[in-house]
Amino acid sequence: MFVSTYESAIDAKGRVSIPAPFRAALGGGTRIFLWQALDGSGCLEGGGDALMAMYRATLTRLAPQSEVRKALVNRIIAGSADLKMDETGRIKLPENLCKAAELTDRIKFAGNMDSFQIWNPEKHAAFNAAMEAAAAAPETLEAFGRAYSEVLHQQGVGNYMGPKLVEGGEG
Amino acid sequence: MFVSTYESAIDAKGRVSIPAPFRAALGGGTRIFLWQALDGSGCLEGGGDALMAMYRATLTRLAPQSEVRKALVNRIIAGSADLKMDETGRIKLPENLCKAAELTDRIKFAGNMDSFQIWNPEKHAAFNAAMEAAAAAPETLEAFGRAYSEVLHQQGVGNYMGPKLVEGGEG
DNA sequence: ACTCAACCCATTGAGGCCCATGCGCACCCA
DNA sequence: TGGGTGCGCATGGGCCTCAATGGGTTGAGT
Repeated sequence: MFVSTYESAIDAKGRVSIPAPFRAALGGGTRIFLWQALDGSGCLEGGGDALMAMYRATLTRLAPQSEVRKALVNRIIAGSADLKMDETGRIKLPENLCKAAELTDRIKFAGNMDSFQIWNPEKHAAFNAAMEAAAAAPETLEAFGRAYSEVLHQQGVGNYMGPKLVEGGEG
Repeated sequence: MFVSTYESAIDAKGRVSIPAPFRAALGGGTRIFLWQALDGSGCLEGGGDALMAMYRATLTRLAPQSEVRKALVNRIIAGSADLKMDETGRIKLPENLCKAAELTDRIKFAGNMDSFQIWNPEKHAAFNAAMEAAAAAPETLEAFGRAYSEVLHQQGVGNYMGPKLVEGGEG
């Protein structure tokens, strides 16, 4: 799972080092997919083979000629850059994606569970501020608490024995 | 799987280089099929032996004398150009398909999972813009999220263990 | 004989691969 | 607990390979 946030620099050749913990989350794979976040937040989203395979399975579940599927395939499949890490864990960011996400010299890698995000640092700070406020809202806290309880019950019906789920495959 | 988008040029002899990652997705085969997209989007659609075999199997499942089957056979089977890549990975685009898709000097190859598309660059830009708007719509994002959850549950019922699927065959 | 197309060779430019370096963090030992 | 040392990670740079494109030649068909 992709957890935590790291900062990295774009070098003169347009390369960035993937943070080592994220490389570990990729499970040794060297293929990286990058695309623009669907929600218009202006960041990039990325993942490895496993995530793309999941997305393929997901997209295949949608009605073949539906607008929804065509839009998602366009954004995620056609819109992805298909990159390969070098020996030192770096990728070359494509021009168009850098421009779209306003990435210049320094960037932020933010964990997003199955995927990670790449942010312009200023936009990321603004996003953080907004999310901090949203997270503190009572309905957010309540929704979280309720969902957590459901997971607990699903695991050991009523008998809470501490967290049990473990990290499985890779990302 | 055909992922990402690449630009290529038509040379004086009417040839275009298939992007190297797409050649890899073809699994070493040198036979390429090209036809006009069924949905009227004005692009061409293409694939290799494996895709055509899939289509053959698909069409065979349809009632033999049905209008549906006849229409699809006409468009996909009769309507396809059967091309062969040269040693450097180029194909010669047939006149009629170039005219139908308004392909002149530069073209776009867009990944479409099991197949790829060939676009006039301007039309592709317009299509992208429309798809970007459609993808950002709340109902699209929700449909995607729901389908993704289903895939997750299908894998490890409720117990999230991280992405697990792996890339299978070719396109 | 002429035309068209397929096959082959050449060039160049970008991208991938590899080596080198320096810094910071963590661990170890005193 | 503090200082020293070593390894891992981030970064810079050079080289070499491969992909994209242009052009030429040969063979077959008309």
